Amino acid sequence: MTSPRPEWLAALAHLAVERTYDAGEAVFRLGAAARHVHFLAEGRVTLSRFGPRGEEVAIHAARAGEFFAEASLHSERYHCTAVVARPALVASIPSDELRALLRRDAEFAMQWLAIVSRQLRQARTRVERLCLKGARERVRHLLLTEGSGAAHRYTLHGSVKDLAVDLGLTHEALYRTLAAMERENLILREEGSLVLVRQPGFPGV
Amino acid sequence: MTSPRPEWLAALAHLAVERTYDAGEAVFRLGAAARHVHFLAEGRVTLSRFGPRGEEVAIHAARAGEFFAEASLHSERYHCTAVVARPALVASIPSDELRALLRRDAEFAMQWLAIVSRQLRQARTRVERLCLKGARERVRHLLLTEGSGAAHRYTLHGSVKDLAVDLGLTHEALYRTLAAMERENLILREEGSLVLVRQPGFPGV
DNA sequence: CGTCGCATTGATATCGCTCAAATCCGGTGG
DNA sequence: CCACCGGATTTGAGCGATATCAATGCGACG
Repeated sequence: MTSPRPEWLAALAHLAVERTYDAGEAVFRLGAAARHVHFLAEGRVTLSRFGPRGEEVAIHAARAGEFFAEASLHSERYHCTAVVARPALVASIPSDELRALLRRDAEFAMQWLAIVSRQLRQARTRVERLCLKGARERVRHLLLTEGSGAAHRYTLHGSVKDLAVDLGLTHEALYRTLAAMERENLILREEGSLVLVRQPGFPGV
Repeated sequence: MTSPRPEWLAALAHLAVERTYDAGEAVFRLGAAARHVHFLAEGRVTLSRFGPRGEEVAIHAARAGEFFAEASLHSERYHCTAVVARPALVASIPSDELRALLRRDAEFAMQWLAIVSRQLRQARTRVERLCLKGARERVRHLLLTEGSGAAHRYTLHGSVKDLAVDLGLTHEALYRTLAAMERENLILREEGSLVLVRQPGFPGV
């Protein structure tokens, strides 16, 4: 998802500077001047902020094929820190050149707007999920909203631990919840994906 | 915040249809054809979705002067339900006309993009907040991120109950937390606003 | 003056967090 | 080939924070 159409990725390609990053490296840090918007070609990057005592809080996990820090197009400084979780190939586009392109090319601007809008919807869906109280409800919500097809199959991107962070749970709680839900025949776990078992009286979304 | 510049609000005015809504009325419902983007001139509107048993989950509370359902510009149907919390005056702009305007006017498109980007950042900040475990941490985070000025003063928009929903807490838990934090001299409550008391050893953000 | 909703506080139960430990797995080096 | 290692996975036990249920005061509004 969010895989950009090639025709206008090409429009950006000659503006971008590519670079590889090792795991643990920072692409940018909170407070730094936001001079680039980034595209993650390969690997994994997590956007996070840090609490007063240094607790890391993940606010977004960029996947290969996604832009990240798009919101920084309109702000002076980065509002979070981007750390590479798995060795990554990142294409960085200078903000001012991207701004110029957006102003010049209305069609491109519409597509860029579509990307940001989708991210907004995803973020709001995640807010909705985090407002649910129980771990089971969050898992159900995840499958209903992110699962593909009528069977609501959700393919794991990374480890279960990563998913736990995404759901705002500890990995222990998630493991237990998944085990319990499978025991009660609410979900199925198979080869890196979760499937929602259709419940009688629960119409799909 | 998010108050649109008059010059281009005017550009939208002649496209919009204004209407008043009573509390409890729905501006649109999940699944309906997304033919309009909305601007809340007065009142309060909450965007929410419903769990399998009808539990309402608030995903956004639009304030006067904000657009809502901007993300629906790029989707066929609404992804949530907008219910009026307080009597509201809503200006609805036909999606296709707005799309045409975005395509025609690059400057307007940039400003629209800025609005959506800001909403994205706000949503991500809220995700970050909801990932914090304790109620106190969430309150602290709220004041640090949404509070204005060096004193981090946060002005309540509506009742404390509303704030509790925003923080993903029950109102009882929030009342208790606020009382405890005030008792411990961590915050001050004064006339509809919360102020963070600067703690030694806690550098501001 | 009664009613309704917000604000507030108390008592109890539950769920997830924390600490702890065992197993499994892929990779690495001898 | 095998021993070892680190990280993911899984399960256990106990505690604490928040949800839940309940009750009261208070102010607005008809």
